[in-house]
Amino acid sequence: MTTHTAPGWVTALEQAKGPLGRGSTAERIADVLRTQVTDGHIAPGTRLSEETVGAALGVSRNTLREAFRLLAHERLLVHELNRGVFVRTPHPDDVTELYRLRRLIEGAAVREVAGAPDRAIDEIRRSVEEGEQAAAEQRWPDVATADLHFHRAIVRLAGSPRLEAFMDRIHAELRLAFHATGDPQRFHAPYLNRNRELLTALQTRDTRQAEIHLTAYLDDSERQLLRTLHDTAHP
Amino acid sequence: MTTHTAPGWVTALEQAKGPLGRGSTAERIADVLRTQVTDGHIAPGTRLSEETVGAALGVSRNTLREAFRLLAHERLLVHELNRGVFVRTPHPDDVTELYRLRRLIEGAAVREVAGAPDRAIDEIRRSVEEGEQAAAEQRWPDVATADLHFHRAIVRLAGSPRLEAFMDRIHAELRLAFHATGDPQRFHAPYLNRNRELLTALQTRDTRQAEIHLTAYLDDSERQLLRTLHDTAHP
DNA sequence: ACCGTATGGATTGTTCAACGATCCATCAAG
DNA sequence: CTTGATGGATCGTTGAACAATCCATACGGT
Repeated sequence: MTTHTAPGWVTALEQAKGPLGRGSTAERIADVLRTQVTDGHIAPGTRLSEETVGAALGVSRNTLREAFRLLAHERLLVHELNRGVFVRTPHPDDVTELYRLRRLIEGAAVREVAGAPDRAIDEIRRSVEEGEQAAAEQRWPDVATADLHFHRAIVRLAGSPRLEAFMDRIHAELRLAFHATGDPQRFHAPYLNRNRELLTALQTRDTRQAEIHLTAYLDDSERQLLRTLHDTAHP
Repeated sequence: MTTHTAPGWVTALEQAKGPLGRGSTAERIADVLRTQVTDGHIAPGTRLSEETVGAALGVSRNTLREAFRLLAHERLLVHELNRGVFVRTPHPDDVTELYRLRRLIEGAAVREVAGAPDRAIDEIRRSVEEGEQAAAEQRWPDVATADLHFHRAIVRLAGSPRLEAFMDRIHAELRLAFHATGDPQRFHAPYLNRNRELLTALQTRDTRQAEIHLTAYLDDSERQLLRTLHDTAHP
């Protein structure tokens, strides 16, 4: 008879099949729209006509509406009854709340570094090097995404996939605010040194020092974003 | 000429109209299904046929699918491609993560009590009294919802509507796990005293003591839930 | 000019019917 | 016992249709 408990390679397959099982059409459409919005190719405030977008992407209205629901639930789009969906225009109050959330959650995640596996720290280190490399070659968009990866890896210290997904949405919403300013790409460059310092603090498990660097980063970033947002609003 | 900056009563109207502006049919259907699921009237694992449910609620399949997307995104339902939607069956690993999240976030929220307005503390007090009253009258379901309100009010200390919405979903998912056990209602009754103690700690702004009571509550609750869940799985 | 109303076009909200794709249970063959 | 084929049920997606709603415009009274 065969073994009754599943052999190791079976569970390995189960984990690998995740990305394989492609989503439905609505989810793939949602993926397309999400990257278009978070990359700033569709400006905040833009109205997404069901007919126009549906024709452009080659899907029916019903399917497109499912995708819209997805993205509206992620707060990237706002759904106004009988008026349609629009790319969200972030309000300064939203920015304030987003940073309050980051302070709360990324701060709590940093405090969990004691029980985190080395693999998690390595991931943070890799994102820092990724950013430094991109900056050395003046690839500013890549610097921005590396910064995203950096904070994503920090959240991962908490060890909760649900929290990761939640913070992914928070970070995506924040990118919307960046794009509402003029030049979103150079935004992240000044913080490369701070990320490196935060990394070394984490590597030595110096929770106190790590929290100091983190809140300093978040405070400065919030101040700069709010100021730029205010300037572009009153030109 | 009229004032160019909006008078106070205008913004008051804007806030009040929230509940008035009824949602779409899909959202109302989602509300119905959500309460049915979180109240345990539809058991975990149940398959929700588009045709059957659509006929029962009097909406078309397309509209129903929009509601399903909503609830699947809230993790109350699981959407399997070409198989349909099912009421989520919580796994013990999920329970572990849910409690890890509660420790992390409710703990961080408690730490914010210093900067919280008195109104926030009052809301917590009210939920405690609500639970004590319900328990005195043996209304156990109301005890459970009061406990929910209690923790909801704690999360509100953090001052982030997005975090509140997130934790609402976490708590809803947890109710699913409660319903997977036999008697979900008496679950919350033993913790009334602890809630009262946690409240007094918060009222005196004793952060340290509040955290102790909170983690004690969460640890015990998690242990009890996991044990009961394990027992019912192997009867 | 100012205000309320009516009118019409455009877009969304919702339903319905249809067809292909996929899953699942069943059964037959090896 | 495994493999492969068959058929039914359900989902995935589309296209069309109609009602409901919003918006801009024009009209008429003051």
